[in-house]
Amino acid sequence: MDAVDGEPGTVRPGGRTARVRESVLRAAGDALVEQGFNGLDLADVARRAEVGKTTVYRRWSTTAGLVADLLTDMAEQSEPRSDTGSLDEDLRANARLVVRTLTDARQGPLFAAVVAAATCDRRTAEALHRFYAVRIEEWAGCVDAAAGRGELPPGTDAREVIRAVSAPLYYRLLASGDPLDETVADRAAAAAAVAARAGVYVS
Amino acid sequence: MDAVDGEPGTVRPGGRTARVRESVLRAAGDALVEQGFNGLDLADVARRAEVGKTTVYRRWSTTAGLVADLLTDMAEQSEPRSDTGSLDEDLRANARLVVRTLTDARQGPLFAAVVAAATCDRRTAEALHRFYAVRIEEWAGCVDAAAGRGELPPGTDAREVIRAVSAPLYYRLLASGDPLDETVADRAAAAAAVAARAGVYVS
DNA sequence: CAACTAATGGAACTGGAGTGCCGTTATGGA
DNA sequence: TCCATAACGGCACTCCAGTTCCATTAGTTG
Repeated sequence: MDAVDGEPGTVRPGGRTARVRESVLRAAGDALVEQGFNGLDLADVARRAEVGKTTVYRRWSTTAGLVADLLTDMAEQSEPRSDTGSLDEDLRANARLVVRTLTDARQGPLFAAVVAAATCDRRTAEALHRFYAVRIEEWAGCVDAAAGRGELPPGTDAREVIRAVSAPLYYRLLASGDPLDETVADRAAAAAAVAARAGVYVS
Repeated sequence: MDAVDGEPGTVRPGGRTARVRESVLRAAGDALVEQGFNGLDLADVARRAEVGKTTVYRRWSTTAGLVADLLTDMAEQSEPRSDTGSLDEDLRANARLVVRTLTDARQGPLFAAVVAAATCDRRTAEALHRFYAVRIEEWAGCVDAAAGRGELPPGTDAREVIRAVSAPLYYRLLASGDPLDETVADRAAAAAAVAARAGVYVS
Protein backbone atom coordinates (compact mmCIF):
# COMPACT_ATOMS: atom_id res chain seq x y z
CA MET A 1 0.00 0.00 0.00
CA ASP A 2 1.94 2.94 -1.20
CA ALA A 3 1.03 6.47 -0.21
CA VAL A 4 2.07 9.34 -2.46
CA ASP A 5 5.65 9.29 -3.65
CA GLY A 6 5.58 12.35 -5.87
CA GLU A 7 8.61 12.32 -8.15
CA PRO A 8 10.88 9.33 -8.62
CA GLY A 9 14.17 9.74 -6.79
CA THR A 10 12.63 11.29 -3.69
CA VAL A 11 12.15 8.17 -1.55
CA ARG A 12 15.62 6.70 -1.97
CA PRO A 13 17.74 9.74 -2.89
CA GLY A 14 21.07 8.22 -1.86
CA GLY A 15 23.52 5.82 -3.49
CA ARG A 16 22.79 4.96 -7.08
CA THR A 17 20.09 7.60 -7.50
CA ALA A 18 22.50 10.35 -6.46
CA ARG A 19 25.21 8.96 -8.74
CA VAL A 20 22.82 8.89 -11.67
CA ARG A 21 21.75 12.50 -11.05
CA GLU A 22 25.34 13.70 -10.82
CA SER A 23 26.33 11.85 -13.96
CA VAL A 24 23.30 13.05 -15.91
CA LEU A 25 23.72 16.69 -14.87
CA ARG A 26 27.37 16.64 -15.89
CA ALA A 27 26.46 15.10 -19.24
CA ALA A 28 23.71 17.66 -19.70
CA GLY A 29 26.19 20.47 -19.08
CA ASP A 30 28.60 18.97 -21.61
CA ALA A 31 25.87 18.63 -24.21
CA LEU A 32 24.66 22.19 -23.64
CA VAL A 33 28.18 23.57 -24.04
CA GLU A 34 28.77 21.63 -27.24
CA GLN A 35 25.40 21.93 -28.98
CA GLY A 36 23.36 24.60 -27.20
CA PHE A 37 19.91 24.14 -25.81
CA ASN A 38 18.27 23.39 -29.13
CA GLY A 39 20.59 20.47 -29.73
CA LEU A 40 19.92 19.00 -26.32
CA ASP A 41 18.07 15.71 -26.36
CA LEU A 42 17.54 13.32 -23.53
CA ALA A 43 18.52 10.19 -25.42
CA ASP A 44 21.92 11.73 -26.15
CA VAL A 45 22.33 12.81 -22.53
CA ALA A 46 21.57 9.28 -21.42
CA ARG A 47 24.24 7.87 -23.73
CA ARG A 48 26.83 10.42 -22.51
CA ALA A 49 25.98 9.71 -18.86
CA GLU A 50 26.07 5.96 -19.51
CA VAL A 51 22.63 5.70 -17.99
CA GLY A 52 19.45 4.06 -19.22
CA LYS A 53 17.44 6.26 -21.56
CA THR A 54 14.27 5.33 -19.65
CA THR A 55 15.74 6.66 -16.43
CA VAL A 56 16.40 10.10 -17.87
CA TYR A 57 12.91 10.38 -19.36
CA ARG A 58 11.29 9.15 -16.16
CA ARG A 59 13.08 11.56 -13.83
CA TRP A 60 13.36 14.72 -15.95
CA SER A 61 10.73 14.26 -18.69
CA THR A 62 11.82 17.17 -20.88
CA THR A 63 15.01 18.98 -21.78
CA ALA A 64 13.64 22.09 -20.04
CA GLY A 65 13.04 20.09 -16.86
CA LEU A 66 16.58 18.78 -16.98
CA VAL A 67 18.01 22.28 -17.35
CA ALA A 68 15.84 23.47 -14.46
CA ASP A 69 17.39 20.78 -12.26
CA LEU A 70 20.84 21.72 -13.52
CA LEU A 71 20.17 25.33 -12.50
CA THR A 72 19.05 24.26 -9.05
CA ASP A 73 22.34 22.42 -8.75
CA MET A 74 24.29 25.45 -9.99
CA ALA A 75 22.53 27.77 -7.54
CA GLU A 76 23.81 25.68 -4.63
CA GLN A 77 27.44 26.27 -5.63
CA SER A 78 27.71 29.96 -4.79
CA GLU A 79 31.13 31.52 -4.34
CA PRO A 80 31.57 34.11 -1.60
CA ARG A 81 31.74 37.74 -2.73
CA SER A 82 34.77 39.94 -2.31
CA ASP A 83 34.98 42.60 0.41
CA THR A 84 37.78 45.07 -0.18
CA GLY A 85 36.27 47.92 1.80
CA SER A 86 35.80 50.07 -1.30
CA LEU A 87 32.62 50.11 -3.38
CA ASP A 88 34.47 50.75 -6.63
CA GLU A 89 36.85 47.88 -6.08
CA ASP A 90 34.09 45.49 -5.01
CA LEU A 91 31.95 46.30 -8.04
CA ARG A 92 34.97 45.95 -10.30
CA ALA A 93 35.76 42.58 -8.75
CA ASN A 94 32.18 41.50 -9.39
CA ALA A 95 32.20 42.73 -13.00
CA ARG A 96 35.51 41.03 -13.70
CA LEU A 97 34.24 37.77 -12.18
CA VAL A 98 31.16 37.86 -14.41
CA VAL A 99 33.26 38.58 -17.50
CA ARG A 100 35.66 35.77 -16.63
CA THR A 101 32.68 33.44 -16.25
CA LEU A 102 30.93 34.48 -19.45
CA THR A 103 34.10 34.29 -21.53
CA ASP A 104 35.12 30.93 -20.09
CA ALA A 105 35.15 28.23 -22.76
CA ARG A 106 32.74 26.11 -20.77
CA GLN A 107 30.77 28.52 -18.58
CA GLY A 108 30.04 31.04 -21.34
CA PRO A 109 28.20 28.68 -23.69
CA LEU A 110 26.60 27.04 -20.66
CA PHE A 111 25.08 30.29 -19.43
CA ALA A 112 23.89 31.20 -22.90
CA ALA A 113 22.25 27.80 -23.27
CA VAL A 114 20.64 27.98 -19.87
CA VAL A 115 19.14 31.39 -20.64
CA ALA A 116 17.84 30.00 -23.91
CA ALA A 117 16.22 27.10 -22.06
CA ALA A 118 14.55 29.51 -19.65
CA THR A 119 12.85 31.35 -22.51
CA CYS A 120 11.06 28.14 -23.49
CA ASP A 121 9.70 26.92 -20.16
CA ARG A 122 8.14 28.59 -17.16
CA ARG A 123 9.64 26.32 -14.50
CA THR A 124 13.09 26.61 -16.01
CA ALA A 125 12.70 30.39 -16.01
CA GLU A 126 11.84 30.30 -12.31
CA ALA A 127 14.93 28.22 -11.58
CA LEU A 128 17.05 30.72 -13.51
CA HIS A 129 15.55 33.65 -11.62
CA ARG A 130 16.24 31.93 -8.30
CA PHE A 131 19.82 31.39 -9.43
CA TYR A 132 20.33 35.09 -10.11
CA ALA A 133 18.42 36.14 -6.98
CA VAL A 134 20.96 34.18 -4.91
CA ARG A 135 23.96 35.73 -6.66
CA ILE A 136 22.53 39.25 -6.55
CA GLU A 137 21.67 38.94 -2.86
CA GLU A 138 25.18 37.78 -2.08
CA TRP A 139 26.87 40.73 -3.80
CA ALA A 140 24.31 43.28 -2.60
CA GLY A 141 26.17 43.03 0.70
CA CYS A 142 29.00 45.12 -0.81
CA VAL A 143 26.58 47.91 -1.61
CA ASP A 144 24.91 47.84 1.77
CA ALA A 145 28.33 47.99 3.40
CA ALA A 146 29.24 51.01 1.25
CA ALA A 147 25.98 52.68 2.19
CA GLY A 148 26.80 52.00 5.84
CA ARG A 149 30.16 53.75 5.35
CA GLY A 150 28.33 56.74 3.91
CA GLU A 151 29.62 56.23 0.37
CA LEU A 152 26.08 56.13 -1.04
CA PRO A 153 22.85 58.06 -0.47
CA PRO A 154 20.52 56.48 2.09
CA GLY A 155 17.75 54.34 0.59
CA THR A 156 19.94 53.05 -2.25
CA ASP A 157 18.55 49.79 -3.68
CA ALA A 158 21.58 47.52 -3.30
CA ARG A 159 20.26 44.75 -5.52
CA GLU A 160 19.57 47.22 -8.31
CA VAL A 161 23.19 48.39 -8.23
CA ILE A 162 24.42 44.82 -8.60
CA ARG A 163 22.04 44.20 -11.48
CA ALA A 164 23.39 47.35 -13.14
CA VAL A 165 26.90 45.91 -13.05
CA SER A 166 25.98 42.59 -14.68
CA ALA A 167 23.45 43.92 -17.18
CA PRO A 168 25.84 45.35 -19.79
CA LEU A 169 27.86 42.14 -19.71
CA TYR A 170 24.91 39.85 -20.31
CA TYR A 171 23.57 42.25 -22.93
CA ARG A 172 26.77 41.79 -24.89
CA LEU A 173 26.82 38.03 -24.47
CA LEU A 174 23.20 37.47 -25.43
CA ALA A 175 22.02 40.36 -27.58
CA SER A 176 24.50 42.73 -29.20
CA GLY A 177 27.42 40.33 -29.46
CA ASP A 178 29.95 43.06 -28.75
CA PRO A 179 33.25 41.91 -27.24
CA LEU A 180 33.55 41.10 -23.55
CA ASP A 181 36.80 42.00 -21.84
CA GLU A 182 38.22 43.54 -18.69
CA THR A 183 37.84 47.08 -20.05
CA VAL A 184 34.12 46.51 -20.51
CA ALA A 185 33.90 45.02 -17.02
CA ASP A 186 35.60 48.02 -15.43
CA ARG A 187 33.37 50.43 -17.33
CA ALA A 188 30.22 48.59 -16.23
CA ALA A 189 31.39 48.75 -12.62
CA ALA A 190 32.31 52.44 -12.91
CA ALA A 191 28.96 53.34 -14.48
CA ALA A 192 27.03 51.57 -11.72
CA ALA A 193 29.11 53.26 -9.03
CA VAL A 194 28.69 56.73 -10.53
CA ALA A 195 24.94 56.29 -10.97
CA ALA A 196 24.57 54.90 -7.44
CA ARG A 197 26.42 57.86 -5.94
CA ALA A 198 24.21 60.23 -7.93
CA GLY A 199 21.18 58.65 -6.27
CA VAL A 200 19.74 57.00 -9.38
CA TYR A 201 19.10 53.78 -7.44
CA VAL A 202 17.37 55.37 -4.47
CA SER A 203 13.98 53.69 -4.36
CA MET B 1 23.48 24.54 -68.75
CA ASP B 2 22.99 26.26 -65.46
CA ALA B 3 25.75 28.25 -63.80
CA VAL B 4 25.74 28.69 -60.05
CA ASP B 5 22.37 29.47 -58.52
CA GLY B 6 23.37 29.58 -54.86
CA GLU B 7 20.28 29.42 -52.67
CA PRO B 8 16.79 28.75 -54.00
CA GLY B 9 14.70 31.91 -54.18
CA THR B 10 17.52 34.10 -55.45
CA VAL B 11 16.95 33.81 -59.20
CA ARG B 12 13.19 34.49 -59.19
CA PRO B 13 12.64 36.39 -55.96
CA GLY B 14 9.33 37.97 -56.98
CA GLY B 15 5.73 36.81 -57.10
CA ARG B 16 5.08 33.46 -55.51
CA THR B 17 8.52 33.19 -53.93
CA ALA B 18 8.05 36.51 -52.15
CA ARG B 19 4.53 35.56 -51.01
CA VAL B 20 5.83 32.26 -49.64
CA ARG B 21 8.61 33.99 -47.74
CA GLU B 22 6.24 36.54 -46.23
CA SER B 23 3.76 33.88 -45.22
CA VAL B 24 6.42 31.60 -43.74
CA LEU B 25 8.12 34.38 -41.77
CA ARG B 26 4.78 35.47 -40.30
CA ALA B 27 3.97 31.87 -39.36
CA ALA B 28 7.43 31.46 -37.85
CA GLY B 29 6.88 34.56 -35.71
CA ASP B 30 3.53 33.24 -34.53
CA ALA B 31 5.02 29.87 -33.65
CA LEU B 32 7.94 31.47 -31.79
CA VAL B 33 5.57 33.64 -29.76
CA GLU B 34 3.35 30.70 -28.84
CA GLN B 35 5.89 27.95 -28.23
CA GLY B 36 9.32 29.53 -27.98
CA PHE B 37 12.33 28.56 -30.05
CA ASN B 38 12.55 25.04 -28.70
CA GLY B 39 8.99 24.29 -29.83
CA LEU B 40 9.67 25.58 -33.33
CA ASP B 41 9.60 22.98 -36.06
CA LEU B 42 9.58 23.50 -39.76
CA ALA B 43 6.75 21.07 -40.49
CA ASP B 44 4.49 23.03 -38.15
CA VAL B 45 5.52 26.35 -39.71
CA ALA B 46 4.71 24.94 -43.15
CA ARG B 47 1.21 23.94 -41.98
CA ARG B 48 0.59 27.38 -40.43
CA ALA B 49 1.82 29.17 -43.55
CA GLU B 50 -0.22 26.83 -45.78
CA VAL B 51 2.90 26.07 -47.74
CA GLY B 52 4.47 22.80 -48.78
CA LYS B 53 6.68 21.25 -46.10
CA THR B 54 9.31 20.54 -48.74
CA THR B 55 9.52 24.22 -49.63
CA VAL B 56 10.28 25.28 -46.09
CA TYR B 57 12.99 22.65 -45.66
CA ARG B 58 14.52 23.47 -49.03
CA ARG B 59 14.74 27.22 -48.47
CA TRP B 60 15.55 27.44 -44.77
CA SER B 61 16.88 23.98 -43.86
CA THR B 62 16.86 24.46 -40.09
CA THR B 63 14.87 26.33 -37.46
CA ALA B 64 17.94 28.45 -36.76
CA GLY B 65 18.22 29.37 -40.42
CA LEU B 66 14.60 30.39 -40.48
CA VAL B 67 15.04 32.62 -37.43
CA ALA B 68 18.13 34.16 -39.02
CA ASP B 69 16.04 35.14 -42.04
CA LEU B 70 13.30 36.45 -39.77
CA LEU B 71 15.88 38.65 -38.06
CA THR B 72 17.11 39.99 -41.37
CA ASP B 73 13.52 40.91 -42.13
CA MET B 74 13.08 42.55 -38.72
CA ALA B 75 16.27 44.56 -39.12
CA GLU B 76 14.85 46.19 -42.26
CA GLN B 77 11.86 47.58 -40.38
CA SER B 78 13.66 50.16 -38.27
CA GLU B 79 11.61 52.96 -36.71
CA PRO B 80 13.15 56.45 -36.61
CA ARG B 81 14.53 57.57 -33.28
CA SER B 82 13.17 60.50 -31.32
CA ASP B 83 14.93 63.87 -31.26
CA THR B 84 13.69 66.12 -28.48
CA GLY B 85 16.81 68.22 -28.17
CA SER B 86 17.56 66.89 -24.66
CA LEU B 87 19.77 63.89 -23.98
CA ASP B 88 17.79 62.86 -20.91
CA GLU B 89 14.50 62.93 -22.76
CA ASP B 90 15.88 61.10 -25.78
CA LEU B 91 17.39 58.35 -23.66
CA ARG B 92 14.16 58.08 -21.68
CA ALA B 93 12.19 57.80 -24.92
CA ASN B 94 14.51 55.05 -26.07
CA ALA B 95 14.26 53.15 -22.76
CA ARG B 96 10.47 53.40 -22.73
CA LEU B 97 10.28 52.19 -26.31
CA VAL B 98 12.40 49.16 -25.46
CA VAL B 99 10.28 48.38 -22.40
CA ARG B 100 7.09 48.74 -24.40
CA THR B 101 8.51 46.35 -26.98
CA LEU B 102 9.77 43.77 -24.50
CA THR B 103 6.52 43.76 -22.51
CA ASP B 104 4.34 43.59 -25.60
CA ALA B 105 2.35 40.36 -25.73
CA ARG B 106 3.80 39.47 -29.11
CA GLN B 107 7.13 41.26 -29.33
CA GLY B 108 8.35 40.25 -25.87
CA PRO B 109 8.17 36.49 -26.36
CA LEU B 110 9.41 36.97 -29.92
CA PHE B 111 12.57 38.76 -28.80
CA ALA B 112 13.20 36.17 -26.10
CA ALA B 113 12.81 33.37 -28.62
CA VAL B 114 15.06 35.05 -31.14
CA VAL B 115 17.80 35.50 -28.57
CA ALA B 116 17.44 31.84 -27.65
CA ALA B 117 17.80 30.88 -31.30
CA ALA B 118 20.95 32.97 -31.60
CA THR B 119 22.63 31.05 -28.79
CA CYS B 120 22.32 27.84 -30.80
CA ASP B 121 23.62 28.87 -34.19
CA ARG B 122 26.46 31.04 -35.40
CA ARG B 123 24.70 32.51 -38.43
CA THR B 124 21.59 33.32 -36.42
CA ALA B 125 23.79 35.05 -33.86
CA GLU B 126 25.34 37.17 -36.61
CA ALA B 127 21.89 38.18 -37.85
CA LEU B 128 20.91 39.15 -34.31
CA HIS B 129 24.06 41.20 -33.87
CA ARG B 130 23.39 43.01 -37.15
CA PHE B 131 19.85 43.70 -35.96
CA TYR B 132 21.10 45.38 -32.79
CA ALA B 133 23.92 47.17 -34.60
CA VAL B 134 21.32 48.87 -36.79
CA ARG B 135 19.18 49.93 -33.84
CA ILE B 136 22.13 51.11 -31.78
CA GLU B 137 23.55 53.10 -34.67
CA GLU B 138 20.19 54.80 -35.21
CA TRP B 139 19.86 55.93 -31.59
CA ALA B 140 23.53 56.81 -31.20
CA GLY B 141 22.60 59.93 -33.15
CA CYS B 142 20.94 61.31 -30.03
CA VAL B 143 24.15 61.01 -28.10
CA ASP B 144 26.30 62.52 -30.81
CA ALA B 145 23.87 65.43 -31.01
CA ALA B 146 24.10 65.93 -27.24
CA ALA B 147 27.90 65.82 -27.45
CA GLY B 148 27.69 68.45 -30.18
CA ARG B 149 25.62 70.65 -27.86
CA GLY B 150 28.32 70.28 -25.23
CA GLU B 151 26.19 68.17 -22.90
CA LEU B 152 28.77 65.38 -22.84
CA PRO B 153 32.54 65.17 -22.59
CA PRO B 154 34.31 65.00 -25.95
CA GLY B 155 35.24 61.48 -27.06
CA THR B 156 32.11 59.90 -25.56
CA ASP B 157 31.34 56.54 -27.22
CA ALA B 158 27.76 57.15 -28.37
CA ARG B 159 26.98 53.50 -29.11
CA GLU B 160 28.15 52.47 -25.67
CA VAL B 161 25.71 54.93 -24.07
CA ILE B 162 22.81 53.46 -26.04
CA ARG B 163 23.85 49.94 -25.09
CA ALA B 164 23.91 51.04 -21.45
CA VAL B 165 20.26 52.11 -21.72
CA SER B 166 19.01 48.80 -23.15
CA ALA B 167 21.21 46.48 -21.13
CA PRO B 168 19.32 46.56 -17.79
CA LEU B 169 16.05 45.97 -19.64
CA TYR B 170 17.26 42.93 -21.52
CA TYR B 171 18.96 41.65 -18.37
CA ARG B 172 15.59 41.62 -16.64
CA LEU B 173 13.78 40.02 -19.54
CA LEU B 174 16.32 37.26 -20.12
CA ALA B 175 18.23 36.63 -16.91
CA SER B 176 16.97 37.94 -13.60
CA GLY B 177 13.26 37.97 -14.44
CA ASP B 178 12.68 41.13 -12.42
CA PRO B 179 9.69 43.24 -13.49
CA LEU B 180 9.90 45.58 -16.47
CA ASP B 181 8.01 48.84 -16.26
CA GLU B 182 8.31 52.54 -16.96
CA THR B 183 10.07 53.20 -13.66
CA VAL B 184 12.80 50.77 -14.61
CA ALA B 185 13.04 52.33 -18.05
CA ASP B 186 13.47 55.83 -16.63
CA ARG B 187 16.08 54.60 -14.17
CA ALA B 188 18.06 52.89 -16.94
CA ALA B 189 18.00 56.09 -18.98
CA ALA B 190 18.99 58.23 -15.99
CA ALA B 191 21.88 55.92 -15.06
CA ALA B 192 23.24 55.99 -18.61
CA ALA B 193 22.96 59.79 -18.77
CA VAL B 194 24.69 60.30 -15.40
CA ALA B 195 27.51 57.92 -16.28
CA ALA B 196 27.93 59.48 -19.71
CA ARG B 197 28.19 62.98 -18.23
CA ALA B 198 30.76 61.70 -15.75
CA GLY B 199 32.92 60.56 -18.66
CA VAL B 200 32.58 56.81 -18.07
CA TYR B 201 31.97 56.21 -21.77
CA VAL B 202 34.90 58.25 -23.03
CA SER B 203 36.93 55.78 -25.04
C1' DC C 1 21.40 -9.41 7.03
C1' DA C 2 16.99 -10.32 5.16
C1' DA C 3 12.88 -8.48 2.96
C1' DC C 4 10.41 -4.97 0.75
C1' DT C 5 10.16 -2.19 -3.02
C1' DA C 6 12.19 2.19 -5.18
C1' DA C 7 14.71 2.94 -8.97
C1' DT C 8 17.22 1.49 -12.90
C1' DG C 9 17.82 -0.46 -17.60
C1' DG C 10 16.99 -3.39 -21.72
C1' DA C 11 13.98 -4.26 -25.63
C1' DA C 12 10.32 -3.62 -28.53
C1' DC C 13 7.16 -0.22 -30.28
C1' DT C 14 5.29 4.23 -32.32
C1' DG C 15 4.61 8.78 -34.15
C1' DG C 16 6.24 12.39 -36.50
C1' DA C 17 10.26 15.28 -38.02
C1' DG C 18 13.18 15.50 -41.84
C1' DT C 19 14.48 13.67 -46.77
C1' DG C 20 14.25 12.31 -51.76
C1' DC C 21 11.75 11.94 -55.92
C1' DC C 22 9.14 13.80 -59.41
C1' DG C 23 5.18 15.98 -61.47
C1' DT C 24 3.01 20.77 -61.48
C1' DT C 25 2.90 25.75 -61.34
C1' DA C 26 4.10 30.24 -62.63
C1' DT C 27 8.16 33.69 -62.96
C1' DG C 28 11.11 36.52 -65.82
C1' DG C 29 13.19 37.26 -70.09
C1' DA C 30 13.02 37.29 -75.16
C1' DT D 1 2.72 36.14 -75.99
C1' DC D 2 5.46 32.13 -75.39
C1' DC D 3 9.30 29.34 -73.65
C1' DA D 4 12.76 27.63 -70.42
C1' DT D 5 13.21 26.49 -65.96
C1' DA D 6 13.13 28.27 -61.02
C1' DA D 7 10.45 27.25 -57.40
C1' DC D 8 6.64 24.91 -55.30
C1' DG D 9 3.98 20.85 -53.45
C1' DG D 10 2.34 16.01 -52.82
C1' DC D 11 3.73 11.40 -51.66
C1' DA D 12 6.30 7.74 -49.92
C1' DC D 13 10.13 6.58 -47.17
C1' DT D 14 13.58 6.61 -43.30
C1' DC D 15 15.19 7.19 -38.90
C1' DC D 16 15.26 8.24 -34.23
C1' DA D 17 13.35 10.76 -30.12
C1' DG D 18 10.13 9.60 -26.81
C1' DT D 19 7.01 5.85 -24.68
C1' DT D 20 5.58 1.45 -22.64
C1' DC D 21 6.37 -2.83 -20.34
C1' DC D 22 8.65 -5.73 -17.46
C1' DA D 23 12.77 -8.00 -15.56
C1' DT D 24 16.81 -6.84 -12.70
C1' DT D 25 19.45 -4.31 -9.30
C1' DA D 26 20.30 -2.19 -5.05
C1' DG D 27 18.81 1.48 -1.26
C1' DT D 28 16.47 1.55 3.12
C1' DT D 29 14.24 -0.11 7.19
C1' DG D 30 13.75 -3.12 11.09
